[in-house]
Amino acid sequence: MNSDIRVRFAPSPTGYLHVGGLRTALYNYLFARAQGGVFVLRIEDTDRTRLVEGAVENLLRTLSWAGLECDEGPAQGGPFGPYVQSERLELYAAHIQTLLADGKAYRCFCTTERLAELKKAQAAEKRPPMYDRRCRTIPVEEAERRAHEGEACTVRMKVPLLGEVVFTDEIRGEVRVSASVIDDQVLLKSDGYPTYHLANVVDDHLMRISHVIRGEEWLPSTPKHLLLYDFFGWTPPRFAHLPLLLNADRSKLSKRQGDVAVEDFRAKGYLRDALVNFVALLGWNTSDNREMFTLPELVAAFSLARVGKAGAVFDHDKLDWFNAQYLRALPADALAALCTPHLEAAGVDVGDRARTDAVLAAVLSHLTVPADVVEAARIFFEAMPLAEEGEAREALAAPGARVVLESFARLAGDVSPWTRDAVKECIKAVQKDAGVKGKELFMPIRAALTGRAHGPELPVIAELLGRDVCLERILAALR
RNA sequence: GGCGCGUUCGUCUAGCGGCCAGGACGUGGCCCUCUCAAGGCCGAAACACGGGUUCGAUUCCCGUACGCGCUACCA
Repeated sequence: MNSDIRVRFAPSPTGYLHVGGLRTALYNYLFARAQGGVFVLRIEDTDRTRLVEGAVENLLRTLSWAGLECDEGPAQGGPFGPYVQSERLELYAAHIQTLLADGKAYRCFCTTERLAELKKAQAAEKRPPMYDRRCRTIPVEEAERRAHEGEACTVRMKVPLLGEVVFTDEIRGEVRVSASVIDDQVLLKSDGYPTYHLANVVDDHLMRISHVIRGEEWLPSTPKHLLLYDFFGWTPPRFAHLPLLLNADRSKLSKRQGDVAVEDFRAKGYLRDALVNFVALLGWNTSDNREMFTLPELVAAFSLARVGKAGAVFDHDKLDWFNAQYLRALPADALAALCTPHLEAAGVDVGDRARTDAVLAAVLSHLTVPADVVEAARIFFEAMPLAEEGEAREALAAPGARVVLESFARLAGDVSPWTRDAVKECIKAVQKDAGVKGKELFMPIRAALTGRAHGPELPVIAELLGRDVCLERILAALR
């Protein structure tokens, strides 16, 4: 165990886990495990206007479902807790005092209204929207007096007017930003809560985070964070900014363009191994064409060096393919555990476990998610209306259909036991008897038995249905 | 508008100066086959553009274009 390596996943509790968040969490987890380091979960709930009831619990549950167990976090605690930012307010306040005392930050009394006007004016003049630093020159004594008298204020960082911030991103290499374009960012809001910028720096330092692995949307604010580390006299962690996950139109992956919540995929029946495997490959690969990985295999193979730079479109088709692959690799009992609830919900009696397993095996290649089993397996549990599919109706209306069915009904009586092989033989006998083969032979029987023109192999269907049901449906079709 | 990041098949990607530019999803065809699905085989499909550097650029450098992100008392 290399406890010097410490990473964190720091989501804000919005109510659900975004798949982009899942990937960020996954890479952090993989990096930590691969390095023998520590994976920390920290809740960033400093925006009290966006509190969502039960969000943290849901986040914990979803992360755990995905198999991403953390070493330190709100559930299990740890040596650097608490791990929820709203419980760390005194810490931020103390650090703000330090900054204020050192002249690295200043109180700002500008109202939201003035700020809005300023922004509007700047936009009208096509000037970059930055705080004009009006309060930066207020004498400290005056500022303190006004604050103590109860005047609402925020605290802003005093960004150097000159110079440049340069750092090396683990994924992108050297990034340089001129200090002149860095805003005097608010660090402490007027409600006493810190902004992300302050809280994340203070916490990452206090929690001894060695590598900050986060989404690329944070790249532009990293210089501010670096400045803060400098203000505090701290050694900053290393940064790795992950490429974004994209919608099909290449904009940042968002709701309104399909599911983005891990919970949604879970609810739809996507297997966690399939989702994790798929998401892991969005921005990372092993250069050897391999793409099937279990979580432990990902840990063994992962390295930050092989994370790409460009955004990756979330391709639902490929996710479906992964899920189908994982579904087919499942042992029979696991498959049954996943599928039978859907069958039961659809009113199917799954009491005969052996038969249910056989049905599942017969339709497995038609499934993308477990819920598909209901539609795929209906023919085994209920008589389908013969007119449902035009193709099936045509097969029954074909010239030789009647002869085939009558022959089948007659010969089926001699079949014993009623197994798929025996049925196969029986169909051969019908072929001879009725004098038709191929499509003309199979389709009428298939249509009569299932009401459909498509499905698993006919002998398999017949075996699963049992002789009585088969005869029943054949007779019904003849009427 | 400013700043930053990015750019190989439709999509995910391999490639780290010399390759017929490889794989996967999707897609087209064929095979298997009573049908569909699965599976197997085959195919179409990409280096954004322009300059350099070099004997030689997908690869290195610089521009341009395009895309995306950020630009809140949200994270």
